[in-house]
Amino acid sequence: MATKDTRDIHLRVPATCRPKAAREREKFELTESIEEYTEGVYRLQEEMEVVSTGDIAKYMTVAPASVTTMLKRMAELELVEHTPYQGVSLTPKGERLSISLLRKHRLVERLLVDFLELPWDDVHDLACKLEHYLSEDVADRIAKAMNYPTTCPHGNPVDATFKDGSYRLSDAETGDRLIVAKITDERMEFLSYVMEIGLMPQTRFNVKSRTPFGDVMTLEVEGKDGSVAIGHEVSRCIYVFSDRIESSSPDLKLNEN
Amino acid sequence: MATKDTRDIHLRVPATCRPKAAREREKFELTESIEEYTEGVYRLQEEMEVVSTGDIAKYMTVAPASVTTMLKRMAELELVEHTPYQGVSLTPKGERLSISLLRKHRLVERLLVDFLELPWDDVHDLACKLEHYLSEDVADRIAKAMNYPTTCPHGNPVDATFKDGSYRLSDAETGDRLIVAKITDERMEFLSYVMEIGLMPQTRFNVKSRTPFGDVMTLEVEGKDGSVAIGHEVSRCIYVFSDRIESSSPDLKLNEN
DNA sequence: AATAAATTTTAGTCCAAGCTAAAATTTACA
DNA sequence: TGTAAATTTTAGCTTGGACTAAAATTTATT
Repeated sequence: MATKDTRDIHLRVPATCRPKAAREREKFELTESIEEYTEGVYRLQEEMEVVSTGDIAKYMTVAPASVTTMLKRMAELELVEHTPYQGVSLTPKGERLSISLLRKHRLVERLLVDFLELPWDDVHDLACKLEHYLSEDVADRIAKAMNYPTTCPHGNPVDATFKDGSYRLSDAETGDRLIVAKITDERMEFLSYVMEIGLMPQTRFNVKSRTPFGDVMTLEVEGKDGSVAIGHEVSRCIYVFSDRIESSSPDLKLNEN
Repeated sequence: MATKDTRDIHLRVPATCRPKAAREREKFELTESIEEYTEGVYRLQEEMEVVSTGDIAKYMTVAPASVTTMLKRMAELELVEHTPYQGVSLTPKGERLSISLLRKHRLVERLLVDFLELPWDDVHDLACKLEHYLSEDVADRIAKAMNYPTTCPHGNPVDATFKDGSYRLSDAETGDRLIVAKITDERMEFLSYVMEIGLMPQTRFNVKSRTPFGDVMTLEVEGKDGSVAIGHEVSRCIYVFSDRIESSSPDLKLNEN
């Protein structure tokens, strides 16, 4: 009730919260968008040797022309090397940035799923946003608080450079006994489907059959009755380990390269 | 090694992560900026009866012209009522939005400080960013995980409409025994200073003296040797409760209105 | 090798949200 | 009350980052 008449305002928004005019942004500052593209190129490079403008456009669901514009800016920031009409590849700086972002992304996902108990198939989008606002320090604290997890809830390594020795389910054969390692397509629709058929990380299953053409696999999943048939689109995005253990001791895990 | 030749990409970025052209944004979608302004108006309304363009400009550290432009958009979205040259006030919708944002902000701060152990004076900026990306559901989960806190680490109520009965330290008198309720200026520089002089929420102290003009207060803070002098700018942003308890039982707390 | 198809880039548009400078309005004071 | 000062608004500019349409280049096919 008392002092409500403060004509001179002392309340201020801190610099970080303050909207910033594009003009006064520093040359080297990265936007959320630039970070998202960089990370995208990294993910694509994991899938294919040479990444093209069109690949990025499809991946990001934007027009190819938008990608070209963006690539120019990214090249200026030394995040990518871009040879017009030929393709693009991350510079070491771009790689470092991607690795850092993927780490933040996956750590946040762990926090969201394990601590806040958000649904397994519904944290990716949020993590996609949050990753851009977390400092290394905050990431470190999350890592510590979550007891230094090595993967995200979908099985992808916190340290993107770590090779876990898993391979695509689509490369498996009839009769193989397998364990789910990770799911690389993290869109909610996809994850919901994967969850429905029971193929979460650590799940054991075996390949009952496989059609030589058309690429449909039939699987028997541990703890599920009957079997499921999945297409190539799906089996490509599920990575597996061979389950060499003779069905008894479930702890031993061998990393084959 | 094997299948790295996927010309046709199935990998896709989910809709939320996807950069969105301004054109295709829905009419009612709110940007981070609009949310930040709305929350700002709410905070200013708590400080003063009538909020002017200039007040907002000072608060947000932007040019007055930018505020005018923004107010127009906000009025269109029915977040504020704006009478040109006269001032602005939040609509019920704008108020609801602010309350929701403040809740998210303060819950996140609790998570950052209590769970991730980030420094007390260095979480506001991050919370300012994150609050815009959290759904009500996520906010609820944070609340649950943190055991339903009623205030942020700086003492501000999670439920912004809650009146805790505290008043400005600047309205206190010589000889008053007080308890810190909350600090309303959450900029890091300010909080660092407040922390240095030991005035965190729950801290007991008393007012040793006060100059009638110039408004300098001298305080004796519990657990600190000597005394500190603080100016009006500072005492205005620190809210206190009277400490009526006779220095023994520290649990009882009375909410006076 | 020549031409058609596909891909990529360039050119130019749009919107959000800053900015400055000038015009309009309100407030303050002589 | 009339003019100067302060405040607010309008007008017009800038940048980021989408878009489309047209031009340039590369790849594929006859």
